[in-house]
Amino acid sequence: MSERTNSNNKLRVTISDVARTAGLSIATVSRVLSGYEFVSEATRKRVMEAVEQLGYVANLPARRLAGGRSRTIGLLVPNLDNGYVGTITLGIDKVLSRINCDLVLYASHHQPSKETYYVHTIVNGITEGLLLIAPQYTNTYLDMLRAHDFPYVFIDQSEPTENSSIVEAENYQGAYEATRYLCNLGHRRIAFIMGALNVQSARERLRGYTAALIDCNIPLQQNLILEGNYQQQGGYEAAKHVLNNVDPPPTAIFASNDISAFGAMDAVREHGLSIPDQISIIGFDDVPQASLVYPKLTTVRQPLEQMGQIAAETLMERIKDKGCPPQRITLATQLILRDTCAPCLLHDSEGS
Amino acid sequence: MSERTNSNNKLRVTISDVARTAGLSIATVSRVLSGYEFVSEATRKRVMEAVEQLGYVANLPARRLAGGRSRTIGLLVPNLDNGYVGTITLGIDKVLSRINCDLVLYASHHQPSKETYYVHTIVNGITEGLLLIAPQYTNTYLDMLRAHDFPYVFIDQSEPTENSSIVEAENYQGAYEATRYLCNLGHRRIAFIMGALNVQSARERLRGYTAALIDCNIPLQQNLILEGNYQQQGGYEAAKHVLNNVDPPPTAIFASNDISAFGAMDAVREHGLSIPDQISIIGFDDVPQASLVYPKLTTVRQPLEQMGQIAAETLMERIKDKGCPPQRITLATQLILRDTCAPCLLHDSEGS
DNA sequence: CAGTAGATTGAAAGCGCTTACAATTTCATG
DNA sequence: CATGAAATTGTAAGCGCTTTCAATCTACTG
Repeated sequence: MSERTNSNNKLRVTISDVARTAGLSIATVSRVLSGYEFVSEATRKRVMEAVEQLGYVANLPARRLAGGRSRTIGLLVPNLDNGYVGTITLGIDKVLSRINCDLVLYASHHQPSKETYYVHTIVNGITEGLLLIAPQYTNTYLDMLRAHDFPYVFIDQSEPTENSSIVEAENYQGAYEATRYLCNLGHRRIAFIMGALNVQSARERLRGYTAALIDCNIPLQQNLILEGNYQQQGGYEAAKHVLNNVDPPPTAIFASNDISAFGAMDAVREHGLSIPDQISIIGFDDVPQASLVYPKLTTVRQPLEQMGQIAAETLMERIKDKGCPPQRITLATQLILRDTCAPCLLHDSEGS
Repeated sequence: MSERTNSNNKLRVTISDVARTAGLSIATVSRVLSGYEFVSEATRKRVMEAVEQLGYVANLPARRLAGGRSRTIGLLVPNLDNGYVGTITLGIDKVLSRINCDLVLYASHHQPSKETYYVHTIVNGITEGLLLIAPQYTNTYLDMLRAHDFPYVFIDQSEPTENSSIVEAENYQGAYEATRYLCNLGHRRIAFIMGALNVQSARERLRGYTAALIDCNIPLQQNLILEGNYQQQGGYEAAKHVLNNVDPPPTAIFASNDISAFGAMDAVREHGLSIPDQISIIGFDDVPQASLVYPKLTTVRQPLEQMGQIAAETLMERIKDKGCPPQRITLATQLILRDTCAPCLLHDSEGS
């Protein structure tokens, strides 16, 4: 009973409507719209006019199904509530919107099963490629990704096989410099709040910390190396613990990321110590809040927005040329001096 | 020359692979997978086993194209870099992941053309519905949305025709209470930093402020009502301006949102005034940073996460039953007392 | 002017899925 | 045991697009 819907269904303008209006075949219209070269200028113009007139917008699922480009990429993030992901996303979004692509967001909320499941659905979705921010369980899907030849780029995570494209910052170097900075201020008892150690960056930062200490001839003190998880609560608990249980207490705390540092600042204040006079604090990342808290947080800047940008660009390249060899891009970090660090007043020659 | 790809193309497991493995028709498999009722238990089991065994994941574009559900909704946000959107998104994400839906993110970055363009593409995309956070140019696409019968829900924005589903907070009431709170602390010269006035919430908050002042018998002072834009910079400039140019200066500042309040705090500190002893500050929203800044910001809490949650649920209802009448859901705000407000020390009987 | 390479366009076959519609099976009833 | 309704499954027609292949057209060349 139902007629061919095209004729009287006003709700959806399809490519064949455009074709009819322009007096051309849908094949030609498709070619114009997907930027095929061998179309005459006159034809192109006719098509564009029809598109304009009808307000045609391509149907993405159809396009994607037919093997065309969906101009959509996926972004897998661990969470959304802190500025870290937001700032990276800003960079991604900038390039995507410049080249007219969409973003599908997947938040794993740190659940392994979700991360794995998402990646599987992503490969079967509209998405042409995938950006992963600090993924934690890559081994559960890396093979599949590669088997499908599905383009992806890691942000702030690497994996042992070194066979993926990665955008990251100089975690080791940044941590090293931060630690040395504290040493140069005279600090000898510098606590370190670790990040989530299943993340590469966290391990690198720990390495940087220990290396700097060694280079400064400061013996490593295990009870100053504290567990953390890159979360505010973890930073809070770590700082609280070290303040209550280690004697003499540290004169400085280096937190693996800003979010932990904020937690540490809370704990320090709760403990009645003033920042930076009685204890120095330094973070890592330079999320937007870092310059918003009071006192403003001294930290190691990762060029987050830039990382997002470069990752997006790298992914687009990989989408265009799946063969191009994976590359690791490491961006420089930068020590940002603000108000949470001060020279150490205690002049003690340190014992273990 | 090319064979039916199914047989030897390992890259993609399709529904027909599942059908073959299960020894059923693809129609039956489809029915099982899309939750159709009239399938025997045995069949369902056979299908699920095949799915499991093959690691099948439905191809979203195909499903969507064929008229099925894509289980994907769109989210249009003005920006990403502050906790406001992030927190709402958290709520959205919670319900979406519970019911197994995906999120496509569109950031307009406050550009009218982008907002309009996105909504148009969204309607032709994989998305089944759309959530809009504080949209600003609804008139450019509202008719189209309705003509397509495309489900959508506004978050924190209303529109004149009252014909859309909206989730919002009690902006008027919240602003009223915040202002009264300051009055009760003895403040008489309360500056107000406005939000972006093309957003409904900003107008409501202004209304609340003036109403409270009137109810407290405090004459409105135009030079204490300052332009703002919901951004930190705007708050900073507004506060700086009022501090430099209005005499006597205000003893309290009510910023239309927390982000502006942070800017105001900066300006105040730069001006050499201490918070809250010399000047009180109050914000609106209670974004995560509010309890992170120092001193912790007294503010009016919008239940952001809950708003996201409810909006997502409302949208899902509308997707299921497009006929259901639009509803406006207004959630209560709550005054959160923290550390940026104090009694007014000056005892002056106010003139204009 | 026939012949040909190259440019441009059209016809038609899917992409993987949903869903009328039709066919088959099941099973309680008469 | 025939019968019909209900339950279950299969067949096949698209959804709107890209792309291969073939057809047509154009402009030269000899």
